[in-house]
Amino acid sequence: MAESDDDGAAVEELLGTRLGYLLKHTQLRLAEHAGPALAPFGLDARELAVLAVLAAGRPLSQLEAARRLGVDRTTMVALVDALEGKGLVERRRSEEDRRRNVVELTEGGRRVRADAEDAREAAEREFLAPLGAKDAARLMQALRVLTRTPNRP
Amino acid sequence: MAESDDDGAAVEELLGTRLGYLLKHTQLRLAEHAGPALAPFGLDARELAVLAVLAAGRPLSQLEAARRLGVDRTTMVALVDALEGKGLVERRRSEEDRRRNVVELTEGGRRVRADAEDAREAAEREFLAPLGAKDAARLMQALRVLTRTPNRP
DNA sequence: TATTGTTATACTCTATAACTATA
DNA sequence: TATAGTTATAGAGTATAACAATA
Repeated sequence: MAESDDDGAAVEELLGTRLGYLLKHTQLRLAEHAGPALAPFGLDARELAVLAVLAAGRPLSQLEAARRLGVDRTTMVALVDALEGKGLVERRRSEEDRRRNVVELTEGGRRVRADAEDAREAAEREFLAPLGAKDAARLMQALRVLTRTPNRP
Repeated sequence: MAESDDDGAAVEELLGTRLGYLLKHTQLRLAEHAGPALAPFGLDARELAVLAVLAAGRPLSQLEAARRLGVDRTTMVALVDALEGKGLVERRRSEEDRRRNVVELTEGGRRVRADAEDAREAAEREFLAPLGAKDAARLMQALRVLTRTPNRP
């Protein structure tokens, strides 16, 4: 994972102008950084995002949670399976609509979510530190704009 | 791929603070945008990046090209297979070191690379347009910093 | 012994199709 | 008929292990 070769400068000039390349490798770097931060909690970033969505407001069905995260329902089945296996969430049949599984955090799930979120935030702050606070905030805002602009389904 | 559900605002507030989520979904959006732009050339973004690296300087072996792109050599085998199948590159045994395959662009490969790069640049410019020129430049620079900072192998 | 290319293999992430139970 | 959850399956993308040719 790097141009440990010879003329890395020319390569950076070449690839550093490609948005796709930069996004991909920034993501890889972040994963290297945040992964170890979350490992003590037995979670990865996607699972934590599920916990965060479930903890946010009213109880959600699997499908609602999937839509919020932008994954499809078959992916959510596996995510909830994993989280339930760890004792962090519980499924129960909705009584208003018995097709739906309402997914709720357990006591332990609430605790793990809170602690893991702290760890994630710290890891992201550390990862963004080379930018300085102002540029880091600008980066986040720019990404928010780009994820909201064109085709909303 | 969206919170077409109900309270999308709360979700955006929640997920819009997660760098990993923003990077991932920005990348997905970019792919939706750039994919169609490259399709007429019969390429995807990764293949174009290979062509760009090969066109940049002196002829490279597969391993050198792989290192520059941050993929491993087994991945590069498949990439070169695909590009060679399209007649865009040619392999030849290096005469100084007969273990090496030197990969070079064909005439057609040079033409396709140039045109596809123009299309890619136009697509990225369009994608970044909502930011304005200044913030777009800031975003690119921030990502460059983040991909170069911590652990260089 | 080490390196380059290659193949085979496996693992992750994701999506599609089809089934079930409910509505 | 349509929806929610599930399963099976398949397709990318990537990485590891092992092999042949070469150094």
